[in-house]
Amino acid sequence: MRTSNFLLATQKETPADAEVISHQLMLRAGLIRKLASGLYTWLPLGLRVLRRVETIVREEMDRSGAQEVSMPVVQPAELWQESGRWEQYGPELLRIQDRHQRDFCLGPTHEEVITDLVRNEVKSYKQLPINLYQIQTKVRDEIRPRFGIMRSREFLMKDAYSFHIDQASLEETYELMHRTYSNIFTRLGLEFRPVIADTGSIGGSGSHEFHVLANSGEDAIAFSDSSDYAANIEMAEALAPSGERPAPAAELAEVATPGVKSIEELANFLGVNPASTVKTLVVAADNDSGLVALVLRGDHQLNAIKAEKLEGIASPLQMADEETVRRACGAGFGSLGPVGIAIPVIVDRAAAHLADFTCGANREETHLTGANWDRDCPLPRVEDLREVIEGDPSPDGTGRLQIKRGIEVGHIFQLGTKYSEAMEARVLDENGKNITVTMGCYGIGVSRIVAAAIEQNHDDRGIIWPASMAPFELAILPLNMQKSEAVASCAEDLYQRLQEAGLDVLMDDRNERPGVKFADMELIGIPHRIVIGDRALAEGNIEYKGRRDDDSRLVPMGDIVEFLREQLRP
RNA sequence: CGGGGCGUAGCGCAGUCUGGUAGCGCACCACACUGGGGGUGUGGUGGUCGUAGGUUCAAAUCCUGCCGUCCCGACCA
Repeated sequence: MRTSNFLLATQKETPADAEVISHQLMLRAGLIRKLASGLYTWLPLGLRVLRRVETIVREEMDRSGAQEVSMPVVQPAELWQESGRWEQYGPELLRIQDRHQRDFCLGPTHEEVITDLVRNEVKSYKQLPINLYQIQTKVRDEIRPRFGIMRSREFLMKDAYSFHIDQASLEETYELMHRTYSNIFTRLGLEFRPVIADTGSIGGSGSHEFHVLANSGEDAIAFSDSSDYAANIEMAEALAPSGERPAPAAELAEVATPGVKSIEELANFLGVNPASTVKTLVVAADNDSGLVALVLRGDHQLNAIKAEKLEGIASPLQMADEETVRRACGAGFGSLGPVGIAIPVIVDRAAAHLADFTCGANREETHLTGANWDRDCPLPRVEDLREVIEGDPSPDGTGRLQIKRGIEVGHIFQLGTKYSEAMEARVLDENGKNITVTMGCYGIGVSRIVAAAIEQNHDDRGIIWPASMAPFELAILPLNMQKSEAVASCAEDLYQRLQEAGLDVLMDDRNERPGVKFADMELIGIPHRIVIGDRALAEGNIEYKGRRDDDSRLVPMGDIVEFLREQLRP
């Protein structure tokens, strides 16, 4: 391809409404253009990248034995009513009517359609397991689209659905997909982690998210510094401290703490470490009117997801309001504590391990010091309530936890029978008995990968594409070719020969000054470039530079094709 | 849905307070110079100032409604 024939839509200035670096660079490099909020046109350069990602995903899915299908974006309401999601899904489901006023939606996902297909086509256990996938545009009417292509209303997704006669078969395919995803992200050249995820409202027994590590990621993930363990931070278990709880050493004492509300104020006021205090939060119980007190170490944060999963606690988690608390406990938010409290208490593992701690006295503006479990109040029910923090021991027993941010680019689920049950997808087993099929689903955000790759691979000059997804492998920059016959003929000759050698080449034959060409090719992130200029050419040399290299090097004209072949296809 | 910001040329912005002929930089076109890191000069193209209404002799500017868009939050996956 020649730049003179290519829509190279680069921009010098950063668009004002782009917040994250990938969004800025995608606009500046001319990969995408916004049509409306959350809706983007892919320009030729961007589409090349998208297609390369898609190709790798397709190849690896095919290799796993999955079969590609293509389902409609427009889906009839009846299917969604059958699964119950027409009501459940909410306004994110973009609904439309056709000319006969029949209800349809634009598919945010395709469980209903695929389940309908399989219940009609698959009748026998002999046809299972089967794994069907597509790479297709999804529509979600996001409340707030943001970060460009990262969270848009229309996006390209690979979604696969597997069907099984039993759980064992599902788990087999689930493991296969786990490996396939790892292969895909490895081939794409991205730094990623499979993390244990919350199964959320979908339920089911197993779920992993695949995250590309990047500072701008929307999710926090915790992983061990010396094993494979990684989990969404909501899911990471906080282990109980090891060893015995220290014996009480201090006397229980009451202190007046006027105006002290937060743990920070308490620690300053009494000159104690927040880690030797406890905080007490009050939430709604799972019966109508009850309350439950949750006790955590002062320096720890409550993990709402863990809490609401516990028996006895309302889900979703509901914090009690201060008036209710005051009536039930005798004091407001800043002065609560486990000693003598009138409502059921659940204590976090770490807080349960404290001795001589400081806590609220359940009397306004009063705290207790030197409090101890079993002596001053019974040790209540102990559970894992807190958010893990960096340095905590890894739940798998190996190493310590680090916390980084990640961008979710893949998600695999063991769905179970949620959809097959509702939509009556059954097959006959070997005994001629009807069995409801068990399902798995496996998604990859293809367009989001493009943004995630940029978040992870860029510098102040622009994008640095991993070789696997670059729009072109090599840029040829002939300098002053409109004036120099030697440069022009050498460039044309090399352009021919490199194409014949099977390389995907972009030749910048525009009548632009060198600085413009350098800047553009760096901005759009072509991994390799050669410069053809009178200076080096006089010595019979071509200049080569990798996008990440600091300096260029000279390669004799006669060796250049072979040299490039080695550089690009090691 | 709540709070906040912004809508003036393709992009980035000034002008709005204090009403009086629509402006700058980049980009684009032409020509000349220049030719190894977004170069220089000259001349040009391009805007019903988001939209509807109101006030006024006169509105980008003042008033009201609406729309769009971005950020924060809530919500959701």
